[in-house]
Amino acid sequence: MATADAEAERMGTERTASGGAALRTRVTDAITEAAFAELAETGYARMSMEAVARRAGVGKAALYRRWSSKQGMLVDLIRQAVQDALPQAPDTGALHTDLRASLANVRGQLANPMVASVIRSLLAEVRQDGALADMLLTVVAQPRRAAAHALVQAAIDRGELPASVDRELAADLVIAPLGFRMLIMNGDSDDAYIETLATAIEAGLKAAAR
Amino acid sequence: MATADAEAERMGTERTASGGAALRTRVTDAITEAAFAELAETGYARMSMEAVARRAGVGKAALYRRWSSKQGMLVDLIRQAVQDALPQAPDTGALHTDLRASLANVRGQLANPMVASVIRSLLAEVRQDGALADMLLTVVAQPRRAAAHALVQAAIDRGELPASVDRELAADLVIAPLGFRMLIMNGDSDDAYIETLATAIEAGLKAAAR
Amino acid sequence: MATADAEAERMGTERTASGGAALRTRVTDAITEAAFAELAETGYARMSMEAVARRAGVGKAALYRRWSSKQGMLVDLIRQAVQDALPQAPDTGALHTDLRASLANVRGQLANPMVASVIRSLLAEVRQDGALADMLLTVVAQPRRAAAHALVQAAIDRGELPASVDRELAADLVIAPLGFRMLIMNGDSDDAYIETLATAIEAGLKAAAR
Amino acid sequence: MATADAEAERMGTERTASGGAALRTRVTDAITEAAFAELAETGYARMSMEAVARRAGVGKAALYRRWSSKQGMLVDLIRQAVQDALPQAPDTGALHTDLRASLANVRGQLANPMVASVIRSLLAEVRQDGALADMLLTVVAQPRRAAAHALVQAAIDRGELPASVDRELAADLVIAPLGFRMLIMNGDSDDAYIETLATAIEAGLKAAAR
DNA sequence: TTCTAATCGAGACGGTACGTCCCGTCTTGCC
DNA sequence: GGCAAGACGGGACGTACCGTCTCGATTAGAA
Repeated sequence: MATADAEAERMGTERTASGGAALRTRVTDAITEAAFAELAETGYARMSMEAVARRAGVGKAALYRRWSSKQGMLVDLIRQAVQDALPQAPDTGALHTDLRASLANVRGQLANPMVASVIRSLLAEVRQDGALADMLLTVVAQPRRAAAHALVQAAIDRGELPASVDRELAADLVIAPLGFRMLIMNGDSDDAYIETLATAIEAGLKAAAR
Repeated sequence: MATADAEAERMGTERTASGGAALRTRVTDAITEAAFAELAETGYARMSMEAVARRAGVGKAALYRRWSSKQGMLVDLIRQAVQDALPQAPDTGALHTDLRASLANVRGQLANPMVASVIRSLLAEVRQDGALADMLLTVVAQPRRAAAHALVQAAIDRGELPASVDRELAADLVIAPLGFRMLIMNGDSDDAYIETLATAIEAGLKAAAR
Repeated sequence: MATADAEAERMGTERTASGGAALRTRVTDAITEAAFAELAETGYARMSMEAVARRAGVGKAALYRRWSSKQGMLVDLIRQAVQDALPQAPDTGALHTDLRASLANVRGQLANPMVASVIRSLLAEVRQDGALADMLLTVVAQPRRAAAHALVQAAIDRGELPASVDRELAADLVIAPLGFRMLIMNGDSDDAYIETLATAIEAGLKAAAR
Repeated sequence: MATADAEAERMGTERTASGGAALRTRVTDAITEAAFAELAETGYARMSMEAVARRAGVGKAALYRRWSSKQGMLVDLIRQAVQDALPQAPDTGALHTDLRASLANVRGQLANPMVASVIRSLLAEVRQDGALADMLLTVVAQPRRAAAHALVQAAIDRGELPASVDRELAADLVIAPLGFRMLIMNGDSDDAYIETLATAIEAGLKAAAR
């Protein structure tokens, strides 16, 4: 929808319609910034489109011209936020350090309070909205699972893991304990926890592969 | 709040106020049933107190006489729902089978769609409401962590795990991968997954304890 | 719709539903007063429901609980205003003085700036809304035409006018020149004008009857 | 404002600016036509500038380049409409037939539904806008009153009316009953009504002059 | 003919008001 | 006092227009 086209953005607009008017990047930026700020202050449920518009110095219609609903806007914003921080598959040369790097990467992204807030909020909507669920899976979860898969593959190639290892399990173990702890338990996860977790995951993967 | 006093309940009322009338159990039950039904149909965010009252054939005031807010009601309801299904520490005589039983227990509770819906919904509010966070931790998370701790202690007593094992890690590993998968990824978790997970956790705990 | 039932009004409410809640007279009164005030200040087209609600210290919903739209509200209010000032057929014993009294009565009602404002405003809507047109004719115009008819009949009974006189013409002549002058030309109409008009109408009726 | 300059119109443009472009007659015509059509369909209050622009296949700016507001446009359009049908003072040689001709002329103009619609709509605005009121009086009412005055003067010159006759009364009687009937009562006015009215006015003027 | 400036269609912009929905509270009359 | 019904003040929703502004693409008068 409002995923800015890079070419257009250089021209200060986002869409090019022959003879028509284009959404203005400055306005989109102001809205985006205001939305993230409101989100950080009040959370998804309490956030109002009117407050975002007011904060951005923008009419409500400018929001609805870009997104068809409050939820649509948040979905798009979180998509941008997580895409801007795409996880790179770490390649440190050893499974253990790869795991540690991956866990640190997940932690780093979830430590952003706005990302955490929006993800938590969207979880509540997933059941009601298949499109939202798909987006979350595709844009948020898949790249992270892919990174986990790559990490496992590299370990197999190095001979650290047998080829029979369960790749899905690997993805779950890299994301879930940390995610659960940070998003749900509101718990902290220091370097020691990550180190312990990396050790456990490594052993778990090897054991489950047999 | 409205946590029904057992004594009063046997008398058909819930609270006893000197000289006044008591909240009627029939009304409370009708509300509870209606609330769970609405919850299952529309989810937390879209659920309205007015719809609950209408469905229960009850005035809105009857709801607010029992709970001080929509969120308060849901918190209380989910508390009841999870307390009705308190996890017993499994004692099968072996760590692996204990883990398998615990994972199955977690799966069983999260398989209830209303429980899943409310939990997901409440996650969104956790950041804004410390009391809610506390309740969720105390009533929902702690008993489950306690069960995981007991399971680990039994394994230590049997000599299956060294005494140095990380109990917190154990709790995380029992709850998180399954919870993440079911609540967030909307994924399924069949017996094979649980078996694999149990194997991985067992190995992970042993490795991390060293 | 909100035409207050006298019985209920004495009880402070307007509608009585078994077991239900009734619209409160105090609120209705506050809205009515605020609406007339806004009307007088800004006119129909520029008047906003939000301003009325604000001025009345009332939620917008309170307005829409009583009337289904801005226009519906105004129609109802003007109906009340003109019904509260129903014209009595004058009976002074002579056609000329009856005419003079009738003209003065019309002038008195149109001199109310809120009545004048609302009538002018509603005229603009008449074409688009048959129900509104009907209401205006039935509630506003008919009683006034009936008064004119009675006046003519009395004159016939007294022998001042022949039985063949055109009653419709009489009604037009009593209402139209004054109404046009006051509503449309924004002109004033002093006693001398009324006297002249009464003389002209009397002669006109006699001439047209022949 | 945008009252087309006849000279420029012959050249296909309306205004001449040094070095620049002029408002194009084709565009103005398309707007005018679309505006009257929208007016006829939806009335003044419900008519939107956006709908006019869309219907005319024109940008909104083209409208606002010509008129400064919706009301300004309508005022201008109705001015054109009534000026295109300027009343000529009838001169049939007798007061009665002059009156009959004048009444028929008024009827003819008010029978145009767009004219009737716009006049009704503008009445609602008169109180709020002095300039509009002035325009309506000057452009719409004055020529008609002037025609009535001329008619009366001719009758005086012929000796049909005494010099003391009230000219204002004459104008009121020629315009008001018909206008009221047609604009406000939505009533019809056939030839018989006009004949009766002419008779009554003639007698009324003579009586009131004494 | 070439330059150049205002007009053009399209529609985004900041606003205001619409009529709707729901929150949590209050009011009424019955039990 | 609880209860059913639902009105209350409040606030956000998403929509429709207002009158203005911004594009790039004509278009026509002046050079």
